[in-house]
Amino acid sequence: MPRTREFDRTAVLDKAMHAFWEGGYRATSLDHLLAATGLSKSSLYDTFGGKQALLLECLDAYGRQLFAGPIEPLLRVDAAFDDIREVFTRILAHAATPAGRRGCLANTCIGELGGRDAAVSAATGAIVERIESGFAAAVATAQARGEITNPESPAVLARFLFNTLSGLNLAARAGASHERLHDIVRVTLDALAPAPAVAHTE
Amino acid sequence: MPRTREFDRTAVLDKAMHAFWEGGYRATSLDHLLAATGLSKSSLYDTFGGKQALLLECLDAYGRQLFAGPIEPLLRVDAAFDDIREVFTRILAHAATPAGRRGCLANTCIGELGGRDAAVSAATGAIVERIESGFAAAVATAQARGEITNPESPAVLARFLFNTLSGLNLAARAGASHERLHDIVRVTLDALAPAPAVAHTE
DNA sequence: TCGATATTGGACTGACCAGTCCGAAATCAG
DNA sequence: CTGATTTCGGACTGGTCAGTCCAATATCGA
Repeated sequence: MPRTREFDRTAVLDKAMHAFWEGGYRATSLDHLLAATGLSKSSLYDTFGGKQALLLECLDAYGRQLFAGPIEPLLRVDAAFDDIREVFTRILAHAATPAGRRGCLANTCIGELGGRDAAVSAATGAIVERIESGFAAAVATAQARGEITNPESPAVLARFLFNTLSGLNLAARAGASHERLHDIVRVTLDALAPAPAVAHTE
Repeated sequence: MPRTREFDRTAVLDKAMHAFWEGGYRATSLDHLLAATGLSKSSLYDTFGGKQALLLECLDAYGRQLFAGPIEPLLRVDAAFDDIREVFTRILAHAATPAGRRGCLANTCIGELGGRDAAVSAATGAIVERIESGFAAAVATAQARGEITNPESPAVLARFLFNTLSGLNLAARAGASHERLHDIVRVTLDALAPAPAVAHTE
């Protein structure tokens, strides 16, 4: 009976996500979102409720995209050091694309709305939590295998790894060179399994 | 002859800086700035030129404040490992204050305007550059003294240290616990001079 | 005291903002 | 073909935005 909807909800969500990703929350006006999605104002409001509600759905979609893309290696059973390394490799590869300059949507939202918007904080916090627990599991496995010799607990090293990731995303948004990003990743991964510094003397 | 100005320019700048620091650029409206500084609109425009120009002066003042406060240890002659550690100690101490939740003004500006505003990028880039070259000098000294055994170049380790700092500031803005921030710093500093992992066997 | 000069308060502008609303158009069961 | 039902286009609202402008005010050398 009803008129059929003229757009694909998930495709629209994806376009809106990229718009927020590029410009952040405030700087991405409804008019921008309408232009990016092709929706009319009433369709957008009927479908998503409003700008903030749309952002929340975009953050959710962003999280799902992360775990289907760069963070996917952490989901493998028995993920270990190679998978941690693979995550950073993928992050670096993405940062090298034109779109890589946008950094991380969640980070941008934290920086812009950090703590002021409870719903957004919850959404970004959920993403952070999932990534970090993935790191922690992989670290634990890698430690058990002796791939990671750093004796700090998996949770602590996961915080450290996630912190490096945050910094990388901000640096990418600032337009950092690939060399710079690579340097940071190299030192970070080295910190997990430092080469036995002084092997035989002293 | 002229009427005397009724406010202290540097005091006003300081208040404006804290307003931007708290809310970022866009979310801090001129009305907020007027309320924070006590100026009238015409005084603000006569004195600073406009909102963006005011932000640029605030970033400059922010940089000066950094080098008089938390980053000061890096300016000492022969700054070395202890001074690097002291910088992080000061950052952690500041993050523990109520105002610490604001993170870093420069980082927030990068996240919000990253790359889109050339003047702001130049201002934040100058701050980054100064901090990083301070780190690099201290790293070089510490390596020469044997305090830092990590063989990466001072420039590379400085990038790594600055990246940790960026992440910390974002985490602070997200409301991270002190324990979390301490963990990250501990692992970071350990990466510079890792304990000789396996001293005698294998 | 007085006038040249600069500061100040606040009204004003035009643009943009998120969000509401309703008539018109499209759909499809009957 | 018809009418109930939903989507869609776009006008509209009230509010806020950065920035302009000018008259009123305060200052201080002369």
